[in-house]
Amino acid sequence: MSLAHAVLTSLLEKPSSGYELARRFDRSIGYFWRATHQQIYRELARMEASGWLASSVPADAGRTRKREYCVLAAGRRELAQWAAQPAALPDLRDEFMVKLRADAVLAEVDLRPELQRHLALHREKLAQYQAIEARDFPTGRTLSRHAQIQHMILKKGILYEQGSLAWTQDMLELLARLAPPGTEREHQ
Amino acid sequence: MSLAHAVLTSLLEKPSSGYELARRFDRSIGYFWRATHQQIYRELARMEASGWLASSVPADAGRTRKREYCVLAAGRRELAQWAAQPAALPDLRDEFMVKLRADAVLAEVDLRPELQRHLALHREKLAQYQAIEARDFPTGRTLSRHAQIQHMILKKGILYEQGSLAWTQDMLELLARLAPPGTEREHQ
DNA sequence: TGCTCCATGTAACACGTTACATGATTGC
DNA sequence: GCAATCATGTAACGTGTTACATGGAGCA
Repeated sequence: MSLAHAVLTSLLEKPSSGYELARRFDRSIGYFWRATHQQIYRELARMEASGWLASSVPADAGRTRKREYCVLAAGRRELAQWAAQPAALPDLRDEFMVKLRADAVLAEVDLRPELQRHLALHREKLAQYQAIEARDFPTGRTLSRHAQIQHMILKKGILYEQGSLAWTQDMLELLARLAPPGTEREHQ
Repeated sequence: MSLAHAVLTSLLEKPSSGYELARRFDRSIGYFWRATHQQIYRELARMEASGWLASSVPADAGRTRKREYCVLAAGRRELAQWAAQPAALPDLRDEFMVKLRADAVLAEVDLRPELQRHLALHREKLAQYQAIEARDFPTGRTLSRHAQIQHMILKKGILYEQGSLAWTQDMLELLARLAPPGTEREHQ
């Protein structure tokens, strides 16, 4: 149950509304744990029922339904307890690898356009990550413990994108060698 | 719905029983798409109902309930159609990154033993992948189109493990600097 | 007035996980 | 005879996805 704990972490950094959380998930934590707003609202309700969170109507709520969540001591204990448990290595569920394998047996789909698209997406993501790195973790300055750890998390993302980029280029070259332009053989 | 298509691919390579499929998933395709036997049986039943597969009692069934599945033309069409659709980039759902981030705010858990454990696991996986590489994709020999694509899929796994290994070592070094032995501060 | 964004939710469904159950075959 | 492995399944539950619904606030 990682989502709950990701939310706890995010709320410890800054008490927020569900909506704000959902948007923050699209950045920081979202690189490694994505969640829709529906998931987050469901989780917040559960966690409040478990006594991990308290909610209040914030000053800027006006007449809206906005609620702000704050981590209670029990939530903090739960998070520490969970963080100390061993974690399984993540499995790489990559849909495209399944498609590649399908193409390996079928030999009737041209996956090069898709690889080109992925190349662009990886480049974009990498540029985004590196922009965040330059902005939040400047070289030469001494960073806090918190910042140094966050930096390493970002670096993991950067490393993955760099690897994916290189691999995608190699894969494109291989497909170009296997089916050079003009040798198209749709439907075998 | 990738599982169904992963199963189709695997069955095209070799008609099999659900049990055999489940075990093959722990190797080849399993690097990028893991599935339990329950998932596979459920999927096989659905796919047979959809007319994508035909099942028969194999010669070596004896008195057992063993059934062998074979892809029908409709299944093959479905797979080709699906493979041609654009695929979203996978999201890296890495539970340990959430734990790291939790530790960044809490500063009361020592994640070094867990990192050491991950280090060993990554090394083990990498060694496994490289053993498969040496066995199935010998250098110097000309490989078939099918084999070359399969090799690239394996290489993606190898690349990921190498990156993870390097990152885990860096992370360990950082934590050693932040909390050198003897400076333990459990519960802040 | 109508558009976009903020903000929260319900409902249904797809997918994945865990626990449990059953029975045949193989090898000691 | 017993254990391990082969082989298939049911049931319950947890998590993730998609579609839809509601209403306030700010702005042109």
